[in-house]
Amino acid sequence: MHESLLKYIRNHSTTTLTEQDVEAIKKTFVHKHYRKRQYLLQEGEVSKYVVFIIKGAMRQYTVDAKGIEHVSRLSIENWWVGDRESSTNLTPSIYNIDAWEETDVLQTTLTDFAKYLSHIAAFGEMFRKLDERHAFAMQKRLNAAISMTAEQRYNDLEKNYPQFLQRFPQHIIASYLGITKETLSRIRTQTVKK
Amino acid sequence: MHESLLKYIRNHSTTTLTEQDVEAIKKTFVHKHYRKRQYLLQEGEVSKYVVFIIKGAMRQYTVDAKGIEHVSRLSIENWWVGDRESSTNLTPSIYNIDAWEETDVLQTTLTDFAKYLSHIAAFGEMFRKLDERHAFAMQKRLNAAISMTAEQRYNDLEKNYPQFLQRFPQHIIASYLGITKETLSRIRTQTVKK
DNA sequence: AAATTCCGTTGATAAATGTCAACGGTTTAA
DNA sequence: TTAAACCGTTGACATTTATCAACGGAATTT
Repeated sequence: MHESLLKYIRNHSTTTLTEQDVEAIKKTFVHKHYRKRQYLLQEGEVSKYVVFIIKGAMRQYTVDAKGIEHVSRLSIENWWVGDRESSTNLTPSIYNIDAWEETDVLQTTLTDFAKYLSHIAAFGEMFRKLDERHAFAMQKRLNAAISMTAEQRYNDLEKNYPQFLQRFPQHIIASYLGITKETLSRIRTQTVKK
Repeated sequence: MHESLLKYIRNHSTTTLTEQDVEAIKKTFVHKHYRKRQYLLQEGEVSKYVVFIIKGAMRQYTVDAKGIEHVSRLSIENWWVGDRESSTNLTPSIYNIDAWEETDVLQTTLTDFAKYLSHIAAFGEMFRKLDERHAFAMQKRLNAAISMTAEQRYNDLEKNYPQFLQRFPQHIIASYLGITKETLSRIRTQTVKK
């Protein structure tokens, strides 16, 4: 059950996990199943868990004044989910996170998470790197959103995260790109013709 | 000369700076002046310095295939500048950073910076927090870019970073918002009328 | 002091994207 | 197994934003 998580940690740090580390992680990260459309987090709640996806797919989104959903993040196997800002500052989240497919995760509470972050060397190292990479990725996505056309952004996504296109329906992808499903549909059919 | 930096560090960490810390910082962060339009970093270079602005204003931008500049970040007094991704991975930067005004900074090399990050407690703590906050800010800006109209984004900027509007001309602000200077001009004149 | 560049604005028009409505084909749920 | 909801596509049209060109005033350089 914990194999994919352990493998992931080993892949993302230089420090070796001790046997105690492994035991501690197994005890603390508990398996949980989320049904399709089940919430992991709802707007207004504080994000209290740190969650690693073993199998499945989830999406993070906001709902605007008109009731329109804006997808801000998509996550599949071997990704972490949760609102780090809410967790860090213990403030209500502005996001909703729910399962798009039947999803299996390993999750732990914030308090246990904090313990590991300082006690297990590999853990701290890993999360610092992930945070860093996440910040870089955000910067890139922001540049894309500001300087590229919808079509260029779609091509970028196709190139960099082809998995997403297979796992999520087009209207979700469109929202993630910041365009309507109709516009995405037109971009796709025109691209095919070329 | 180093007062604003020391004050900044004290404000952004819980750990107290020892006298040795202060001495070390003073020795390592050297003063440098950048003239208007002088580059701090050019596309293709590796970002080799960690820079704190004492007085002045800088901008970070990319240049696209058509030669159009896209401003990705604006920085004034008491902000850090530099491309963290390039510094961290030692890869060529895709950004240009230059001084918009006559600018005074305190800067240190990457190697000295790395030393401080591990040796001075307050320093490590501070940068972890800054990185975190930066990631959160990016996430927000990204959401804004994807889900809001140009006018809403401008109003947001006006509310959250009014300093920018006074320090940078409109065509820079427009680029930062991902719109043309003409569109920004129209947004502004229409808003005034309301 | 004159010349030049920079800056913000405006108008006319084009291009990109959104909105609304309708349709058939799936998939999902009763 | 029937009804309902979901999904992608398409058409007509509206809205937003970009593009190109021109202008006058301010700031900067010569």
